Amino acid sequence: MDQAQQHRNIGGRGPAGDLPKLGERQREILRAVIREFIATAEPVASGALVRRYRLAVSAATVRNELALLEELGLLTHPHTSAGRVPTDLGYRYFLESLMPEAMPLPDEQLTVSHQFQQAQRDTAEWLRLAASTLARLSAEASIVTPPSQVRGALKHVEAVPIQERRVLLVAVLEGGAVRQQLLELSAPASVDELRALGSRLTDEQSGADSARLRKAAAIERGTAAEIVGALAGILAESDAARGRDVYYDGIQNILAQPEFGHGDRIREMVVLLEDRTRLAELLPPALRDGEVHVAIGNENRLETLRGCSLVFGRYGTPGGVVGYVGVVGPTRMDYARSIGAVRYVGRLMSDLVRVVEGN
Amino acid sequence: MDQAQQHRNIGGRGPAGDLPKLGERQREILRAVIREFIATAEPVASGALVRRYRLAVSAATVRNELALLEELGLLTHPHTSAGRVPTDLGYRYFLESLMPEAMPLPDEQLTVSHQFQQAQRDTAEWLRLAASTLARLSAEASIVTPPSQVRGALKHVEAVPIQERRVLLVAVLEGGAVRQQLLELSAPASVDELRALGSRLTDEQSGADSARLRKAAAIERGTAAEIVGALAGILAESDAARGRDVYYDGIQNILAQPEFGHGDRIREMVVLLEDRTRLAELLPPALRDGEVHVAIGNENRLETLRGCSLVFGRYGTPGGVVGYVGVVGPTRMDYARSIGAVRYVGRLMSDLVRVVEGN
DNA sequence: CATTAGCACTCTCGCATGGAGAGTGCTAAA
DNA sequence: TTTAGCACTCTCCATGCGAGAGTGCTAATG
Repeated sequence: MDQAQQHRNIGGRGPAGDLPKLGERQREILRAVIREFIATAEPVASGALVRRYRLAVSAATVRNELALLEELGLLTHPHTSAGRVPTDLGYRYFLESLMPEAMPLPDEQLTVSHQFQQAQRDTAEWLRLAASTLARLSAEASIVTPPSQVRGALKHVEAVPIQERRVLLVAVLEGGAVRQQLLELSAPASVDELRALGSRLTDEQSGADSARLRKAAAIERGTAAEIVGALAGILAESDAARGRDVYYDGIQNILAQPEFGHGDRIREMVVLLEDRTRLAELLPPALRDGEVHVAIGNENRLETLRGCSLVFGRYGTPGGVVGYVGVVGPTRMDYARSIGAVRYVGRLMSDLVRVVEGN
Repeated sequence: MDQAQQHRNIGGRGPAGDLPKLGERQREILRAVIREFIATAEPVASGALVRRYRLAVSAATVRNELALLEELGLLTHPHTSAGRVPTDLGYRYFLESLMPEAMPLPDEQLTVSHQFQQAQRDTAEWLRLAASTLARLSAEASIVTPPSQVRGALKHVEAVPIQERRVLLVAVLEGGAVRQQLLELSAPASVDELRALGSRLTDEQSGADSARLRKAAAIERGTAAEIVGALAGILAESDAARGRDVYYDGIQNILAQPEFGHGDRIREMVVLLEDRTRLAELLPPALRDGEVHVAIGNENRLETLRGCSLVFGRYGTPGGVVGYVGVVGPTRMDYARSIGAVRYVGRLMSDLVRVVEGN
């Protein structure tokens, strides 16, 4: 992927135009500082830069440049006699114009796609797998939301008898999601009756949404009315559940980072991840499929996320289902790796839902 | 629940017979020490005990008794001039003969059972709810495993057409679990054909296990053979999945505890919880339904769990499905509360699976 | 004029020091 | 058997100090 394309694909609050203009050597030094800081989590000293990055100038010159980069707001100092640390703006600059994107390695990709092929049995299983894969590839904490229809529609109905008056209602939705609900009928129903009813409803109500089912329930009589009513409930619930249902994995990855060395910080983060409704709020507002959005440090509104960055992508099919995959980590994360991982897993998820949708 | 019953229901490594005999005052003091330590996490001083528990003796007398309890192995000292801390044995004694069991409060129970009634739509949803409820009730981290048939058997089959040669196979298992798998057929199949096939297989193979389906697949021809083969795979996979599939919640609860103040300790714990296969190993070996097992501190073999206790219960139906619910926390946990919560949620889960099984 | 060597200055970190406070263990008296 | 009294021990915290790392500035250099 060339740099121009990369620009279009990485969204952010500050447009690239706001970024200061830098000379080649300044760019080189900034890149080195950020690389080094990402690797070590320690403020970067001028001497270390010259030594480790084989710069052709002396430490004093580097110090002058560092002071300049600091004046531009790209770096800071924790205190007078400490090395430099990137600011949010520094990371942004890095992201926009210094960073090579890194897709997962080919053999890594092979393993992953193999795993995904194995696991085609269940949406929930996909999501868990996607979360754990993304966590491993990015080495950060991952977040994955289920694919959800913009407006859920019914595809197939089945009523499985459990007991005389108790049936397990299984509804397959447009997009391949399977919902089940236990239903207590007011009158007994035979196996054949239920089977016939399933067939008829599948034929008649295929493509129906919650509202249409609600209407149909008013017209139907007896057992059929109860079942259609329950279906309407399932679809409504399914619409409502969007956003509450979030999968995460890899908390351990970010807990290993020194910025979470302090207990309180860790706890805040875990609380955030375990609170699924708050988690859903983090999702980026408007995002096209395949685009990757990065929110660095204070670009996130949430107080808990100071010092953290989010990398998010959207997956789905045009006009069909939509879901999100993303990672959370310290601002000092390996953006190249994270963005590559998010893009890759997002693509896998898009492929999966496309297959289920039958396009 | 009276004390005798309680004894029978709380399993543990060390049988009650091994516990030392104590006088009434010693029991009172031991109970006070443990209560206090559970509440404060600080070593308990003789003076504080007299003051806060209105003991009728002086601090010096309490000190003598404390020294005795220490000799019996029920308490320790972090260092010469510190207060007393319970040992694993001390907690065990407390559990066996000093502790009143605490079920969740009635209005708490009402809220919970209401939530469970609402959520009857999906096994995965139950499990998440059970985990989150248990975490809240116990104020510890919770672990819940899905109900799994000792040997999975088919109950109902459905083939939902997605595309010309692509079908979504939905299998309802004995016990109410729903499994789905996407299947690519080698030849196109019509909607009616698939529907008829689903009906026939439901009739013929109801109650079949993975092995019987494997045999049937060899006899069937064409599309039917492919579908039956896939079903056999689903059941085999479903058997294999037992133990890998674990839900947890409430990590934040135990992270708030001072024993996890240090970053490393937290990380170890999160790693353990996120690693589902290792988590499954914690399950107690043999346990009857309704019985609650407590493993205190070093009674757990796992190194990560030094300083932690597990409270586990088993739920299910006699001869039917089996699952586990449990909590993990520091040895200094509120055992009364945890045991009550585990027992209560276990009972709820048993009720749920009983309903789905249709007993 | 950009670059660099040299050097003073600043700030952190680790370590030792030294009470203050809390709590025990022991002894002797009630 | 219980208790008051007291010496002793250990932690905890604040303080101070020296070493080390790294910067910022100045003046010299190509």
